[in-house]
Amino acid sequence: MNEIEKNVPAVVAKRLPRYYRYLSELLSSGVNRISSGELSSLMNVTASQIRQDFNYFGGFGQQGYGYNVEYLHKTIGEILGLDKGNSAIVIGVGNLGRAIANHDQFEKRGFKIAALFDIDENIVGKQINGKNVYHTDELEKYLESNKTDIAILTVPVETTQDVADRVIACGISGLLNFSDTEIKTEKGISVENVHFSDALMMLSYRLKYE
Amino acid sequence: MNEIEKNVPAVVAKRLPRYYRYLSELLSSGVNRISSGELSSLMNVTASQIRQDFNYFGGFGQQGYGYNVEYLHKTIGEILGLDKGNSAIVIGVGNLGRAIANHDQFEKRGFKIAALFDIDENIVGKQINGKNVYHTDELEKYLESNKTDIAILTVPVETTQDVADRVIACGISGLLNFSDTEIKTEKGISVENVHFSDALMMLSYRLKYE
DNA sequence: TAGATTGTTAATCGATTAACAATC
DNA sequence: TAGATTGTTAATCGATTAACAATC
Repeated sequence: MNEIEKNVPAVVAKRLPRYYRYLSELLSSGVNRISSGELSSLMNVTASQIRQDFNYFGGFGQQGYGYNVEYLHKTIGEILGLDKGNSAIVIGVGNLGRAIANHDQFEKRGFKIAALFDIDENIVGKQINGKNVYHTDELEKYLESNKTDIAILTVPVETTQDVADRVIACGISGLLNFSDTEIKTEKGISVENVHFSDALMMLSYRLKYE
Repeated sequence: MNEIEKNVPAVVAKRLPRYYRYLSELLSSGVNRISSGELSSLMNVTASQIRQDFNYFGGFGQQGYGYNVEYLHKTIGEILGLDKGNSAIVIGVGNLGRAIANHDQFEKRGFKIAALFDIDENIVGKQINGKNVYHTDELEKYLESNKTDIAILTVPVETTQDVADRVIACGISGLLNFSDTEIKTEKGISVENVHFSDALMMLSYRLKYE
C-alpha cells in the first residue's frame, strides 16, 4: 500500500466517486481544463476542500493553470482501482439482480459482471444480458475456478448472511449488499451497503424539516 | 418545525435510519430493553455517541434502566416522519422500477407506492404488485388529483432532469433518484440519491487499501 | 513580467469521546 | 439503599475553511 494513500481520511475517500462522476461528465462535454474554483461552483463544495482533498494524493494541478480534466479523471479512476478490471458475480436474480445485470454503467466503470446465481430452476441455465445464470449450489465450484473480486448480493434478507459467509469462505473479500440488513464479517472483508429504505427514510425526514 | 429538532446536525440525522433498523430487529427478536452500552457493541459505535445522538431529541432513556426498545423505535420512526404515511410514485418501470414496486420493505416503513409511470405502451395499463402503470404523459394529470409526497425516479440518465423538473412543477418536493447523475433543483426541494456505481467504486477503493 | 491558481500552513469550526454528577 | 445507566458538560480530536506564499 502506498504510504500517502493509506492516510486518506474516510470522509475524503467517500467523496472520490462524486469527483469521478463530475469529471466523467466534464470529459464528455469536451472540457479539458478546470480550476478548483470552477469545479467548486459546479459541485457545490468549497474550492479549498477540493484542493485539500486532491492533495492527499499528492496534488494533480498546476499553479496558474488549474487541473487537466483528462488526467485528473484518469488518476482518480486509478486511485479508486477502476483500472484493475474488478470481476463480480451477482447472487439473486430477482428484479433487482436483473436490473444490475443489465446496468451497463458498471462495465463503463471497469467492473465485469461475469456470472449470475439463483435458486430458481426456471431461470438457472438461461442467460441475462449475455451472462449465464447458475444455480446457487454451484457457487463454490464456480469461485474455485474463476477469480472473482466482488460479490453483489441481491438475495432476500433471511439468506443474506448465509450467502455472504459462503462467498467469504471461498476467498471473496468485497461485498456489495442490497439487502435491508447488515452483514457481520471478520476484519479484512469490505462491505458496502446500498440500503434503499435508509435513503427513503432520510428523504422523509428532510421533507419534514426542510 | 420543532425548536429542538431543527438544530440536529446532518451527521446525526443520517444515523437515524440505521438506529431505526437495529431497533426494528431488536423489537422482532423480543428484546424490550437496551442500554447504550449494549447497543453500542451491537452497532459498533461508542455508547457516548448513542447517548449524545438521542439527546438531540430530548433523551428517551431512564437513568439506571436504559432505553425501552419499543418506545425508542416508535419515537425515532416519528422523528423520521414514518408515521405520516408518505405517498410515492415510481417513474420508470424497468427492472429497477419493478424491483421497487415489489419491494414490500417500503410499505413496512410507512411508504405507500400509489402509482407507476412509464412510456412503454406494452406495460401502460397493466398492474405490478397491484399498482397501476400509467403513461408518463399522464403525470401532471395524476398529480393534480392525487396528493403525492415523493417521486422515485428510475428513468434513464438522459431524461432524469426533465422528469424531475416536471414533478417539481407539480408541487412535489421530495425526490429519490436512482440515476447515475445529479439533479439540479431550487432550494426547498429534497433529493436523496442512490448511486449504485458510487457504492461499487468505494468498494473497489476499499479492496485496494484495506 | 503580470495574472492566475495551486499547494500548503494556520485558524476555525464542528463532531466525537471522556467523564461524572444526576437520578432511576 | 446500592448499583446501574442516563443526560450533559468539558476535553479532545479531526475536518473544513481561510489565507497566502510558491510557482506556472
